[in-house]
Amino acid sequence: MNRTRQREVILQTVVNSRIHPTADDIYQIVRIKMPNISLGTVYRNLSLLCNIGKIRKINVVGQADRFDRANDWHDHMICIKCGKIIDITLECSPSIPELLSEQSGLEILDYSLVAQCICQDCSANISETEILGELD
Amino acid sequence: MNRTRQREVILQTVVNSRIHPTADDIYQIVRIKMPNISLGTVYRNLSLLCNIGKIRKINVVGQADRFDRANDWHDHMICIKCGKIIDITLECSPSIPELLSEQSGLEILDYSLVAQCICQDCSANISETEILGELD
DNA sequence: CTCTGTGCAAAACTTTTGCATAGCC
DNA sequence: GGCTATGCAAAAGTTTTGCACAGAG
Repeated sequence: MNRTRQREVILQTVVNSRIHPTADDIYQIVRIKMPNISLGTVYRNLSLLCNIGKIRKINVVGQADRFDRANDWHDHMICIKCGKIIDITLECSPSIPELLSEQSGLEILDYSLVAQCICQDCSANISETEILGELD
Repeated sequence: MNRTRQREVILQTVVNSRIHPTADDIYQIVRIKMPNISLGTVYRNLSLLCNIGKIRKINVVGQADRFDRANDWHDHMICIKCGKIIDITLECSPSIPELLSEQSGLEILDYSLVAQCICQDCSANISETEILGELD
């Protein structure tokens, strides 16, 4: 695998991002520094970086896939109101892969846990709306 | 919500299927009984049935979404060799939503756990291949 | 009769791919 | 120089949507 400027910038963009960007988000960000980069290159590199485990793909129901750093393992919660993705390092003993492996008898290579939640901000807004609703 | 023959057949097809079908799978199956049904109708109804909780959408990395019955809760494992989806009712105490809720302090509405595994059949085939490989 | 759902087709969106060229080692 | 990666553009795959008509209540 050759080392290219494009690949490096794409990796850094994902690792430094805190928004769990989609491929297109990454393309837009990288394009600021590197206007001639193509979306195809972004997809090719994201796919490659996933395969070698440098980044992770997060699957979100009904949306484009998102990407995330892979240096520390964590799970994800997505707010159903605003779509924000929140990282959580779920403590569970035995761990989820261990449980899966024990209970299925199969070799577990990876897993993805995405929960739907209501984030703090939206939770606050909902309460507000409810109160306002009562005033009608 | 009106009751239509299309909606009923689509729901039954998902509930009775054991292959965790994609929207297009469902379209192909339903078309046998109902040749004039359109793919748009299938998508519209699947989406609607998901929203009212009658069925569930399973998100698979890099593939079309799949659908599943929702009457009994279970998690999913997908074989990375053959793509087969295996149901598993993961036993975990406290439950995963409880853990998530405790550890995040947020309200958890739903969650999706998809593990990547190697199924029994593929596990057997790999061993075979490895043995054959040694003979070269 | 009214409102919702359907069929059809076009479009939108996401991702992959073929090909000639550029860049890395 | 040889092999890999890129840019561009076209295509493939999945899902959504507008519209006129059909069907449900």
